[in-house]
Amino acid sequence: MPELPEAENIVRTLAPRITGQRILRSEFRTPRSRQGPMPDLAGRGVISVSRYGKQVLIGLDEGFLLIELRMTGLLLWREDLGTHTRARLIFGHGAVRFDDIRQFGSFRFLHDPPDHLGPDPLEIPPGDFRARLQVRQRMLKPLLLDQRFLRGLGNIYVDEILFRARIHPVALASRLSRARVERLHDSMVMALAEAIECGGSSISDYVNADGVKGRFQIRHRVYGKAGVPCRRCRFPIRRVVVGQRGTHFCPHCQRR
DNA sequence: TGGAATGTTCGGCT
DNA sequence: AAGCCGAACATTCC
Repeated sequence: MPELPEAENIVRTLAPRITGQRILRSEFRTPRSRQGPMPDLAGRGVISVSRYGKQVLIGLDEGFLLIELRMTGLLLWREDLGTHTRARLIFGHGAVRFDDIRQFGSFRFLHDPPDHLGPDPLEIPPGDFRARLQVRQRMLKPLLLDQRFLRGLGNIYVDEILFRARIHPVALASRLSRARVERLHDSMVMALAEAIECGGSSISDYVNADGVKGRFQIRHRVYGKAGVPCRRCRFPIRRVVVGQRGTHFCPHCQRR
């Protein structure tokens, strides 16, 4: 489920619960919930909780836990177990529960902070963004979804950002005008900031660590809105497939 | 019943 | 090399 705004809200709700606390015990209830070697976490202290792209990074007094939520992963602060609880971190005053219906997500232990993905969309300066776009002979949509290009964007927000920037999803990255790149950067920062403030998008069952849903879905302009009149020009929103992902856009406002 | 779903990776092809 | 495509992962929902 989670993309950058959802991961950010999970981090913001989880951080005050566990920062400075000590893990008493961990449970990995399915083999898939852990990837690679996982040392004993019992007794390790939590130094920090942050976001790495759309992933959640827990800094320990020794090493890091990088949690990939993928399609259906959630982190919840609650002590009981659910049908799809795949792992738990148990503290003296409560527990972090990793629920993941499809089991695509996992925990990984790292000795050093991650650095394998591209820049954060909220931090990249417009000039750097333009320089990175200019050298890529790729369609914008798959490029923006590529976590090595930018870390944090997913299918919902790429569609919403391209609509706000009025740029076609299959536009070639290297051929965007300076004005369009600026519009794209502005739209990206503004849409993500607004989505974070709204608590993210809950389209099926996303909730933050306190179990609270997001409200940005009511501000979606194109995602999941095939056939609905564009709010800018009233032309029906179209759904196509680009790079194997459902892609929503306004054919009138977003010209090639 | 088949298809699609907020994601990523891998192998093969051009 | 870079980019594209299909398949795979597992489950639920319509």
